[in-house]
Amino acid sequence: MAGGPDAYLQGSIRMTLEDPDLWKSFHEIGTEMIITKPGRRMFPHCKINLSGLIPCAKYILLVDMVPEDGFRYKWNKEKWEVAGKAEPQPPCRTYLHPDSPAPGCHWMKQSVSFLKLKLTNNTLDQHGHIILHSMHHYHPRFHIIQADDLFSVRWSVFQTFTFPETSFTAVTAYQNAKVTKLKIDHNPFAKGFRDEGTSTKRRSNKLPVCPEKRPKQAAAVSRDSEEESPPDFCRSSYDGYEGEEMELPKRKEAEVVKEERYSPWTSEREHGARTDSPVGAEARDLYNAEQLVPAPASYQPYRFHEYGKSPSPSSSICSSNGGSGRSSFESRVPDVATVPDHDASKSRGHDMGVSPCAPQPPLATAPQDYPGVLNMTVAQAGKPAGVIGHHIYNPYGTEQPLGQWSGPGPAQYPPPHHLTADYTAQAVHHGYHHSNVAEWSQYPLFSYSCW
DNA sequence: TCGACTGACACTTTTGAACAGG
DNA sequence: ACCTGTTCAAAAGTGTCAGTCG
Repeated sequence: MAGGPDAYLQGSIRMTLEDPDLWKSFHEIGTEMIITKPGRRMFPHCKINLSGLIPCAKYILLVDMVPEDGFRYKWNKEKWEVAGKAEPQPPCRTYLHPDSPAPGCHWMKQSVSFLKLKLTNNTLDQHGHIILHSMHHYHPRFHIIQADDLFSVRWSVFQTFTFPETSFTAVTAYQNAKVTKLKIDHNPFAKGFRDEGTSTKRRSNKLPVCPEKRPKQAAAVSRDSEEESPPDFCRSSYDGYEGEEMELPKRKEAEVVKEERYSPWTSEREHGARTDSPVGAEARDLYNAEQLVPAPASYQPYRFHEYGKSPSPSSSICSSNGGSGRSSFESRVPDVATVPDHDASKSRGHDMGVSPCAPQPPLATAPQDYPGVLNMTVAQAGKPAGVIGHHIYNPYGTEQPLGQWSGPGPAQYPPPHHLTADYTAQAVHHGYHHSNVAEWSQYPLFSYSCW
């Protein structure tokens, strides 16, 4: 963050995912996220670190959910199988971080949490939760937009990041018992379902308990969160409440988790086991590359670039750190969850002292029924007349407009970018720099009409 | 018949109001 | 009149499970 203005060139923005080990452990077995009518939080929830922002420039942070492919899945014999074509895309909503807009120093001060982001399967949802289809694969996409307020977003630079390990399957009930166990082990709210927990009624048959584990139980309750349950994950997500440093157990846990290599997804893809899937061998490569926001041929001129190719200082840091970069970063960044609601800025100010760049009251001016969410569907209508729709991503093809994100199917993806094994801690990054109105108007993130 | 979905339930954490004490 | 810390209840977030629905 040091240096003069030159240090803040476009493309130097760096985003890293908090709790990459936790995400990875879920990803390895195939992350599932419960979706309910009233809305369900994600677990793990999206939490990121940002650097390379201009401290005093204001930014808006958005998250949306992108379908991984055009298929519906079913859980069959311990693995996900394609069960047909995806259902029509529900209204595409984007979650706006409640602190938005806030200066760069605010975003960089500590990790940014999307704890309160909720997923729903209710297409008529009035609360502004992100609407997903059950039994479909998705991954979250993070957008950082330099804009003084929500109304100037349209004319602003925005950059998009995705993390391969954050992909998940939306479900109404857990399918993979391993996922359930992992959630129970790591989510404080689910403590009651842990083997060592106090509940005697629950968890009777689905997840058989290791016999050798039982004798430990009496003494294990207090140690639960330190050994059995990964201190790393719970702590980093909730360390505001638990607040101890447990460096050693952290690493230990991470190593243990890594041993379980293949997820139901990756195993199929890497071993070609999914013979019933219409996603062929190319999709395996695509899977790695699909974490990118696709840059179709028509989009290439728009200064698409990745960190791996960018000579920015942050990219060199990233490459030297690789997947473990997060660990070193963690020591520098206070692991304080930023509560994404209206109290967040309050509490932060209290905790860290009031910054001269304190965040503005979130969305005070946003004419929105529910803070934090943008409905992208409406946005299409607000597109300037005569504008050539720019294609970002739409696995369903052009017949199913994905709001303003509509675009061609995977066939027009750029050549796959093979991500290395330690890709996880670093976001795949896409910078869209719209230097003038015309250029930007061809690639709107959303229009006023959606607010 | 089967799989996806729903809602009630028990359990947990979080939050904020009320209160006491300095 | 403040500030701080404690207590407590309500709210909210979990997975489970039985039942419903298509």
